[in-house]
Amino acid sequence: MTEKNKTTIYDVAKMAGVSKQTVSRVLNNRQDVSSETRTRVKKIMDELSYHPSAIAQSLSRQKSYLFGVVTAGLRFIGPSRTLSGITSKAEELGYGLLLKELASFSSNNVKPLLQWFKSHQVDGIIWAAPEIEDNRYWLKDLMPDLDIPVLFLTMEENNQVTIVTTDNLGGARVATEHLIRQGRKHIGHIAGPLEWWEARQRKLGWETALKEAGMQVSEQMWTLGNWSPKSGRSAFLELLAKYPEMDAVFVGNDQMALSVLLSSQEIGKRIPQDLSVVGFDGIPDSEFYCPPLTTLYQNQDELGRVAVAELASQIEHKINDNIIVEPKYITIQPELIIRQSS
Amino acid sequence: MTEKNKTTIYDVAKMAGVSKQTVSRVLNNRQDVSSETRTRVKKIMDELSYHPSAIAQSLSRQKSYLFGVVTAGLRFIGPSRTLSGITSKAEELGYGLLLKELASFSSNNVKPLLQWFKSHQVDGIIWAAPEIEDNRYWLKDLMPDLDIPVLFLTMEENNQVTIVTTDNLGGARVATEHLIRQGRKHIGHIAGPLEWWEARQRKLGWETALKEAGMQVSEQMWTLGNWSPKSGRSAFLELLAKYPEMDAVFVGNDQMALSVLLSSQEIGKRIPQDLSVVGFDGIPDSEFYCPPLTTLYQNQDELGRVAVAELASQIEHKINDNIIVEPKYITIQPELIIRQSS
DNA sequence: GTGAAAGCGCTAACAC
DNA sequence: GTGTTAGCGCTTTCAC
Repeated sequence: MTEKNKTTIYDVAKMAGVSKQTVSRVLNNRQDVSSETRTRVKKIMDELSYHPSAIAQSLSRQKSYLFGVVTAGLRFIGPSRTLSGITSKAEELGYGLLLKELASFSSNNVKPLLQWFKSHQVDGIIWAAPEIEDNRYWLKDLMPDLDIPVLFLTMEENNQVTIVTTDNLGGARVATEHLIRQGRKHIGHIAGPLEWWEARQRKLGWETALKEAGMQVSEQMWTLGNWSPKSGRSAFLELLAKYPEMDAVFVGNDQMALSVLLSSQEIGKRIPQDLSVVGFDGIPDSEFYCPPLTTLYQNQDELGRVAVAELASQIEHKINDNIIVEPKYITIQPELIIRQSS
Repeated sequence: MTEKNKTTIYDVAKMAGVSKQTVSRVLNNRQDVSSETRTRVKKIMDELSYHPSAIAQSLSRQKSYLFGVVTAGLRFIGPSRTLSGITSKAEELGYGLLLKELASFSSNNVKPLLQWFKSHQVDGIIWAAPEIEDNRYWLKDLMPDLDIPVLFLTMEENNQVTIVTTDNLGGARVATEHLIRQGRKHIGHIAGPLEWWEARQRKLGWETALKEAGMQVSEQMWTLGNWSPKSGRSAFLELLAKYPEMDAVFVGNDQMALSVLLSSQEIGKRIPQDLSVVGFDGIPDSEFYCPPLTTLYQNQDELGRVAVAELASQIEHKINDNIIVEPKYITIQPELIIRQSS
């Protein structure tokens, strides 16, 4: 860390009067080094403040201790929480992260991206961008050729790859059942954009709960938003117009729910007396909406952590036992947080 | 991308009947290759679906086209927006990102972190974690030894390093002046934790504006929060108790302002009639608070983009002209967004 | 226990 | 224009 020409393993070897290999052995904590040689070499390393070149090690070992991470929409709170979980767990396990953010959610050319990761020798890839439209089309085309383990977040079960996801459908059911238990008879839904798998799942969970309770589901009972607060407002007004008897609404995410609360107040609907509202996500602010929002908290940090742990474990297995782990489908249950909006 | 044993430059050379160097030349778009050789080699590359190993290139070139990024608090919206700006600009400029998130804001052992980046041959480092307490202590100790350009975000001017930051002081002044112009006479402040440089700057901006307007500033006129909505509530109640005549408040960030709005409503203070409120950050939700919040929008995405652009430019200069660029202090002005809370 | 030689996949410097 | 020879900094045989 001092000289311009950084010290290499060779410098250490020369100073210690041993060969590079011996230094390498010390570096990797091999047992076949006499303890006196080891201490001497270590001392020299300290003196020279020597640190091995990770890049040379990667090239030589054909292993980088790096994961590739693909994310999208970092400007939103969800993806960044997931990324936070990924970074913390990776740090714990001694892996570094090579990060790429997709310019748009509907990723088109994934091939160069995978190639880039591959050329950097990443040990595994975490695909943390949401499933939208057909942006998983490449899975069956490109995956077979790619000899790097890939783990996906937030997508439909698929027997080819390991997936870690929040149980969106289950969560939506819990939300809707909660409203039903409260005695609500006309429960509407504001969905996220249905190109998103998550939005479809949440809508499906709402439908399922209603049907199981013997209640009708019809087109007039739901509308479409695009996750944003602004869209929540118009979606809500539209929904209210076509479903005036609505006395409760399950909203696809907290941000849209926020403007449902606001809009209700404007038009004189009291919450929760006239209208019960439940959101999804459990973003921190939701506790401070007026009124505080009942919502399904999804632990995205944990999502990221589980993903990294699982990927690391698969890689260890592959190296140590040469076992290729079967694809898994791991779901994380969101948690209903009941507040004053319901 | 097909065979298990990936194809190397050597395979291409053999098939094309040329030497590795020629292939390398084609790879790097050198001019000293006959166009027929070039096309032939390119064709072979395609057929073999050959892609160079970035890691081998890095080792050989002593340049990785990678930036190290240090962030903290990704679970908050601010840092992740900045990161988003960083990723998008890096992508544009052809740089990859090696990401590390500090476990806590008050980073302690930065030395191993810098060492890790260095061992991965990053071309530059962007330090995007906020300045808190003395967590810049290492700057003068470690920087001289580190022969990698480092660019800092969000910190006090310093003639040793390049810094890109939002003008927190200026923004706070603008906010306060806005309240003064509205005829408010008793303008309080809820500060963020003063270990944070940003919090201190915002408080200073508030003080400066008041003094310039010939108004008094005293201890009873401000309190402390910790950025969170929860803390905003108690800080607000405390402040109101010791400064009952307060008719306006500049709040250190939007999240705390959110619960100021809520708490005011609870105690029957009308906004903006009885109390004007201005926040800082301009998070998307602030438009949908009740009432919508006047705030200073800081473009954190742009912050990240500027940082990457500047760092890349410094590196280019260093390589091409061997000029070491003078440290710069680049500030980005936040923008006052006037809404109904003031 | 330790060292010599070869190799990871590529580029730089120099020859022809 | 193109090939040869040395590396980049480390690990992995395989001797001794």
